Amino acid sequence: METNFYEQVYALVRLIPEGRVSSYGAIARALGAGKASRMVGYAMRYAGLAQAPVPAHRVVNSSGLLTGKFHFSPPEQMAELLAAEGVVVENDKVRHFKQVFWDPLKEI
DNA sequence: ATCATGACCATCC
DNA sequence: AGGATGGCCATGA
Repeated sequence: METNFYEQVYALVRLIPEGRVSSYGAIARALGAGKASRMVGYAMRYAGLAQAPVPAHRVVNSSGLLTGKFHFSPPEQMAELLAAEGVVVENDKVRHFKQVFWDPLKEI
């Protein structure tokens, strides 16, 4: 079962529109735990176990790097999914990161 | 309560 | 550019 913290993370991640991405740190801050960015990634690991679908591929690190791509199967799926949504990924990182970046604090 | 873990972040070298 | 270090915090054993 998911804890409240994870629920918040999942809920926020699901709010990320297509063609947009967000960062662990931004999500953490949006939840009020700005320094718990690691927990966001931790939660993402459980995302696959979540009942509702979680677009974890839309979550990257502060540099737009696909840090968690190795958790997908296969790893390249992350970039593929992003590319399918119009997000340009090059060398495991998001191009025009600032443009496609979706800030929960700003949107919510 | 303590220890170890981690899909991070910032900084230093 | 790339590796190492410390910090921060939730989760589970």
